[in-house]
Amino acid sequence: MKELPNKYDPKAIEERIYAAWEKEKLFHADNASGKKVYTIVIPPPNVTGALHMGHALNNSIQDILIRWKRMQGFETLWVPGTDHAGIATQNVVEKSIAKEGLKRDDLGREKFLEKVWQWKESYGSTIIKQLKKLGSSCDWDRTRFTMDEGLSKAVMEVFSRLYAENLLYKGDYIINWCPRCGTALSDEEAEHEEVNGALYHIKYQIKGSAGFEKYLEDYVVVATTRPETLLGDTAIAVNPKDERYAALNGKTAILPLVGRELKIIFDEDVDPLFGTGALKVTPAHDPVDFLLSIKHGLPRVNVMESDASINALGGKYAGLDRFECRKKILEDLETAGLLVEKKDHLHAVGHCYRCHTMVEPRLSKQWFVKMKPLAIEAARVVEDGTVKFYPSRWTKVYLNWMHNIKDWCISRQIWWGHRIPVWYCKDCLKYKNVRDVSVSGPKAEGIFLSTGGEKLEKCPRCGGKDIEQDPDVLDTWFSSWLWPFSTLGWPKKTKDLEVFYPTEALVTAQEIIFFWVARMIMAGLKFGKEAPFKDVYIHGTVRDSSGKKMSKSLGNVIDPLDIINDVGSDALRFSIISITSQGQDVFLSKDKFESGRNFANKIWNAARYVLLNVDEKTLKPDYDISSCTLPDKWIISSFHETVKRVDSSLAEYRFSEAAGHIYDFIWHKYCDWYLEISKLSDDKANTQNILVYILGGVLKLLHPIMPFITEEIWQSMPARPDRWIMKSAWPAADEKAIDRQALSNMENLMGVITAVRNARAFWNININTILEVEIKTDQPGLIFDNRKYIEKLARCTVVKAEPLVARPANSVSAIVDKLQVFIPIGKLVDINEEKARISKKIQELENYLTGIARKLSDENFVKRAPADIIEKERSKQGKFSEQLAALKDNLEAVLG
RNA sequence: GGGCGCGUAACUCAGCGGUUUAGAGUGCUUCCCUUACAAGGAAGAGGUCAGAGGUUCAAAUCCUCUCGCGCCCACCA
Repeated sequence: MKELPNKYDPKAIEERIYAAWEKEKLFHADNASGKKVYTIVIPPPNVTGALHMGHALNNSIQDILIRWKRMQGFETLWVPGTDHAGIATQNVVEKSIAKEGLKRDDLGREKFLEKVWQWKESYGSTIIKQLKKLGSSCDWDRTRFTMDEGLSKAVMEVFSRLYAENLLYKGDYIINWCPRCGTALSDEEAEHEEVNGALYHIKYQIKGSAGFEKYLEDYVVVATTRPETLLGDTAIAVNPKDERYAALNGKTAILPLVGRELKIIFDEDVDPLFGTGALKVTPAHDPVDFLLSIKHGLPRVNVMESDASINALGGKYAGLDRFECRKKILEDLETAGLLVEKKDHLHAVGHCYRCHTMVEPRLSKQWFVKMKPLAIEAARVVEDGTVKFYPSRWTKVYLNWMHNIKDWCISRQIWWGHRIPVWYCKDCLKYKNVRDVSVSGPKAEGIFLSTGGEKLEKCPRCGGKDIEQDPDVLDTWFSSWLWPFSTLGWPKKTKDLEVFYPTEALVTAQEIIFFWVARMIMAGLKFGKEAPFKDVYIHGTVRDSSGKKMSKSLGNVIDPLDIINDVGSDALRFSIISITSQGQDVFLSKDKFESGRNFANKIWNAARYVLLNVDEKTLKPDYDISSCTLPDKWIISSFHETVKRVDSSLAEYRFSEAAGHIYDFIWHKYCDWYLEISKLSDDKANTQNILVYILGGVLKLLHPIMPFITEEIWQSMPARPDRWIMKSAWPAADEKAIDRQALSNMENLMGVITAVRNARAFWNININTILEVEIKTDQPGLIFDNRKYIEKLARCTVVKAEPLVARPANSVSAIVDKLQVFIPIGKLVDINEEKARISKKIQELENYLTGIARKLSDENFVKRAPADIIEKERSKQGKFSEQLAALKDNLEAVLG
């Protein structure tokens, strides 16, 4: 047993403790002993990232679950790792080489990738180190990275299988294109945001008309928000039921500024109520128009380069950026008198989730996963309860997405990532640019897979050497969706996979339900044979105090490392857990961490008191209930109640509730009452026993939330059966140890003490004056046996405790449950001095009551106000009348 | 256009599978440096639970509507 320092200093504790755990290999899981298993996998943070509050919350929760289960005797595995974050990482490295004046094309693919790997080696472990500071008890020996050999194998295997099953295809579709990143994005990667745009009404001439004299004979007006795309128009569409436009049947329009002839088509999908009811059809730059082009066999004219500048098909506008082009086209339309009007128009526009550039819907050849077949199963397991969401409201969000699933665009025009393992034989295909190849099934000729992702030399069909690999890489989520089983060795049939898959719980934020959770469930069912987890706990988003998402660009971040530096990791964890109830968003400000810091300090000091006074020679490993006092029984019962509550709160993922129970027990029961009472003990040995017993118990209860301080104190505990609290046995809630009678008796006792203290404070009686109290009670024995506590803690003597007590002269009274406490104070109070104050108080109450009475006798009010308000006024009246009566009664009694 | 969340004490929030007197932290008032802790202790003030209907013996809690605030999804160009 060693002494605890006077001052609680997290900095002196946390790093040292963590290092000790690591040294003892306490995080490692192998299940050599064949215990029950509890597995969770970390939502892999972005390898370029640094720890932010979202991570802190997310990992605190996971660590609580893991530590709790570990103490409950499970073999726990928490798999850590990072994902390669294709676009984000590539952006970071591009920025870094830009400082040397280089672009990625200057280096070439191989050299550039070398740079990225170098970057990853130097900075990629930042977040891992930070997670350790938080206290996360991951099995670091198993740290995984999505571009590791093993995980890459899994990606290739999955690609091959999907390809073989005809669940992959490559073709021309409208996708979300980020002109800045120069790549396609999935639908989920385009974040819709309201933008103040404009709706332009533009005249299109009817072929054969002389000018713009008569509407619909000479011209038609269309509405658009992106006038620059008119360069790619190939038709005009109106609704067949829209009688206004019936006359257009069979006519052709002329595209302004370009002169191309546009067929006028009729389609139900056109909304007659929007704009003019006539739609310009731009199949290469709009998803709706693209579908129209399929239905009506329209040509598709893609007028943009990959940076969203206008290409050669844009004629004289070629080379202009999309927004410059918009300006120029509007000018030209204006000049030509074709711009009818411009209306302000608020609409939702997609933005790149990595760089926030406005996304351009653009026709492009990309790889897709057919999602419907995967979604059917993934929806089923949630519908039948195999996989449960906490809180349950997310079920609906998830299912809604599953039921409206669209194919997943998985190819990205970047270099950092898993390169698509498809090779093209230029001889067989007679294609120069392999990007232009469409792939619709597994048996396409001249197209072949390298199933392990390895480099191929020649075409297996014709033996030709002019072969080329698909230049694109896969979406990062195409590797992340395999995470729960790829990290355990899949596709190899490993022992780990057998033992640890499927996992128990997934803890994550709502932002990635579609990106990650939904797709993991799909992949788990498809390749892992089972849903990858049973429970999905969705926690809230960490926001600043005004409700904005924390982000570097807004400058409103609270850095968890700063907080750890200020108050310690334990305080950070406790605070953030306390204020996060059931998946509700967290509005954070720095002062929120004070409660955690204060709590840690409180525990430290309480432990110091207990350990300072303990005599190791008389200490026993357990307590003897027969030698226990009422307060002993009370604290033991109360402790077991707390264990029960904490267990059920944790089982339901109610972390803040669990934290609250522990806080309340430690602070307001153990410290405020039991520690104070322990100072009055006659049986020091027994009291110390209980003190230490309860301290050990609460340290265990608290350990999942505050791992460092509990371990540090544990290491100072005498006679602890377990070397590490981290590996110790979780307290078992024992119903038999809960003595309800003791609980209620102690409540009464505390009530009496509070009543006496209250009277002393109210009547301004000096703290050194010993009050003489008489108690009317049915349980005189209870009071007399425990009078010591009342007398010491309330500074009084209990003169009488009997079933029938006449009210002593000059005494105030207080009711506690079924007993009544009389406190004669008349002689102690300078009544003349107090009289004015009490009279004022009485006056206040009387005024208030008169107010209520006036209100209640006011006919208007009684007629007008609803019954429950009147009822409330009445009950207020009753309550205050009672108070007034008691006060008057007491005053009178004191005056004698 | 659909879906979801929130509106409770001065502030930040719990409670919302109906039941004693609606809780916590912070702040505020009074007293106390009592040898674990002033980052503390004791006592206290403070609430038409957004508004309106309804169900019920009983509603902050369940249902409907209204008003504010926030988020997510969606091809109205």
